[in-house]
Amino acid sequence: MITVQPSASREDYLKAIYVLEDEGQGPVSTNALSERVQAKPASVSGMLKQLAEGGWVDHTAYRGVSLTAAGRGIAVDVIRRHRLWEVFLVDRLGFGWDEVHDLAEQLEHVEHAELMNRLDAFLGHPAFDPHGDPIPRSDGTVVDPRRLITADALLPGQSAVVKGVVDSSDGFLRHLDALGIGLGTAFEVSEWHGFDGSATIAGKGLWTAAVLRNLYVEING
Amino acid sequence: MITVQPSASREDYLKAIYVLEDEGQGPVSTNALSERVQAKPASVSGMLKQLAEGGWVDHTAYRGVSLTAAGRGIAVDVIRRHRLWEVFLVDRLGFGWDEVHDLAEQLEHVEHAELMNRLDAFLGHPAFDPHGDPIPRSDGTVVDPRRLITADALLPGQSAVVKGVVDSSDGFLRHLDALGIGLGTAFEVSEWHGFDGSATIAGKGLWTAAVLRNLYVEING
DNA sequence: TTCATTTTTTAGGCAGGACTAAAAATAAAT
DNA sequence: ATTTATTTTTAGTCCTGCCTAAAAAATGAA
Repeated sequence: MITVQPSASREDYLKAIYVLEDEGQGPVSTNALSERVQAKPASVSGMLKQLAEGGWVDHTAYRGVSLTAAGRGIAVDVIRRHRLWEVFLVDRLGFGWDEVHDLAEQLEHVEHAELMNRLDAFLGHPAFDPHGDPIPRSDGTVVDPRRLITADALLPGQSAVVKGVVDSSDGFLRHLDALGIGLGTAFEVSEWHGFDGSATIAGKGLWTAAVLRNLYVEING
Repeated sequence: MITVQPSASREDYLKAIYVLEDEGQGPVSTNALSERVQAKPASVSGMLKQLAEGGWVDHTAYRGVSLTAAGRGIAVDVIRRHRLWEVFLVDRLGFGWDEVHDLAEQLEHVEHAELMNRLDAFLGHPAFDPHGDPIPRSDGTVVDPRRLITADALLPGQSAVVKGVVDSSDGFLRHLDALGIGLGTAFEVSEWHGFDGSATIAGKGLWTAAVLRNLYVEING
């Protein structure tokens, strides 16, 4: 089989492997991948064979999979496309940050050499997407100079600004909307409640542990 | 087979049938369709069976195919999506009118209920695409109040404005660019040359018959 | 009407990408 | 160490869209 261009489906797999490789360490298991791409492990096995033949991944049977340089390049580009589209959808079309994921999943597979560079310029070369994730540059580098921690690591009296989310599921994002929390929201921890991990936030009431550990923040100063 | 949602491929077929039905009159032949969608007649036959089963077309063997109301609705919507994306690509991203067709072919198949309405609003509810073709409304109506004729029907001394093109192939569009002709170009026919159908255009030199019969214009006044 | 030509359909395949069921390899537990 | 449980892979199907080759229907000419 001579496959020159990864199909949409293959791009999805490469992206998924990239993310999972980033989260955990070491090669990615077939099971984890199957969960991520919403396919049965058997289907994943088949796809991995293709990806290995295409030179996009290294795969040893029963030992997990990892990206080659070529595969990583494609994965990063797919992520770049995804995040640029998200910026467009939220900043220009006025979608909520909880509404754009599925749409961007479709748009990211549109094939065109020049399109993303033009969209990037049109959007003003944004560095981060609507969820606070860094947007890879066209040369494949991913730059994120921020020093982010999760909000559950803040000390009482510290103030911080929300810069991203750990969990970017629709449900969590809508919950944040309901609480009035978004990117750029500044706050100060008044008091921790050790019993359930929640904290009182100055002027904003109580935030639960589940919320706090899913917020990426930058400490003020 | 129970098919609720037309696939990208089926949408392409419905769009092609719509266009061909518009051009010629009466049902569309398998051959004409096969040419249009770049597939063999045998493949078209198979697809027509599917489309008929889905209730999108009426198809009698050897008698050609025509759209049902449902099929026409989808075809018009695909065209709407295609043309709105073209406006975006040309007006906002700065692509040339000869560069956007293939890209719009991909974008038109992105499935999302709200997307096109938002894009439409973002673009200021444009009535025409970069080639001068009318953009269907979201209710499925196609409104074009213009009285367009092709430029080869102008009389000497008449002045007119270019409003569209009959042939929107890349090659013709680039040729128009080279001649300095675009939508909105105003001109006046000085003299016809019966021998080859060309005409002298006041201040703009000679335009050939091939150019003139592929320009839609509105007469001034 | 009959023959030749064109158009369309049927029949049989192939590739991609998913599935289920079953086998094989690894990991865990006794 | 041997059995048990889990993970992963193989084997065999299916569906979608395309293909080619061949058969059948329609059309046009003689």
